[in-house]
Amino acid sequence: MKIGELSERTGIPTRMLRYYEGQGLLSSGRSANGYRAYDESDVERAARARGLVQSGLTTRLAKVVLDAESACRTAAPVCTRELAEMLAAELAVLDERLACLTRSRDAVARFLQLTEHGDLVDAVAAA
Amino acid sequence: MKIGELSERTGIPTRMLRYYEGQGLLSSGRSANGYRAYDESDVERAARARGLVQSGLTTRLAKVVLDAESACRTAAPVCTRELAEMLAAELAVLDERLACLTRSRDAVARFLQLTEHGDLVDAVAAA
DNA sequence: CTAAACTTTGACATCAATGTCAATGTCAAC
DNA sequence: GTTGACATTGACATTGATGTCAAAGTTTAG
Repeated sequence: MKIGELSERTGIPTRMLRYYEGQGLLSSGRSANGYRAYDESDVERAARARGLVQSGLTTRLAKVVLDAESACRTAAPVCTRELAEMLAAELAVLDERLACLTRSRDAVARFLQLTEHGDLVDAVAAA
Repeated sequence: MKIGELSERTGIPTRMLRYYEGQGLLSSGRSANGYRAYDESDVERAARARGLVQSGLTTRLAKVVLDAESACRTAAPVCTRELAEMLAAELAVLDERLACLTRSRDAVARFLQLTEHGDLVDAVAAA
């Protein structure tokens, strides 16, 4: 698929898809005419890249995480101690973020319940 | 306490503490000399503000969330339907972020296990 | 064949978060 | 009371993520 379709399916502006590619988060084949060519799996990867960046990771760190994710699906992934330490540091960052967001999420939900707007919480949960 | 001490205790640069205050995320009393005066509870609030901003919320949204958190501790918090809907939207965003980060967190941890660096995962978990 | 819609690259603009610096005032220690 | 550490405000710079626009080639619909 071409970049426009990927953009539509992921909701990510083409500008960002190209930018992420420049940052090494995404890659793409090229058709004979020079157009970027994506396949189904790129939809997933692009969406995850976007999610990580929107969650406050820099593109550089998002790349490291995404690469680990894909390597995960490889048989017998290889990883130097140095990279492993870098990832462990990332892991700590992610855990911190998760703790912070979880806490806020729960507080917001609790607040809505307290103020008799619990129906909205249910609506979000249902989505 | 003065801003320098708050900065040391939270690890947040004084520049940012002032900036967050300007954005309404934090507030401070003032001593007779004009210096900002903080109390213990500000340490917590500042740290949470920082966490939210680093988790990708804009200062404006972080303020909304933090305000809901504090209101939560109030007896009989009040909330218009409009604010509630705004918070519900925020809740959805937080849930998305959480899902994304959780997935990456697990993938990174799994990758470290797969590559025989599970000890690093344990080290992070212990911290 | 032509016009509209898409793609490419690259330049330039914007916005939020953050760093850095300067001029000035305050405070604590010697 | 002078000096050094810390505070205040305000200006300016930087960086990363985005938006926007332009010039040029490509594709597709009519």
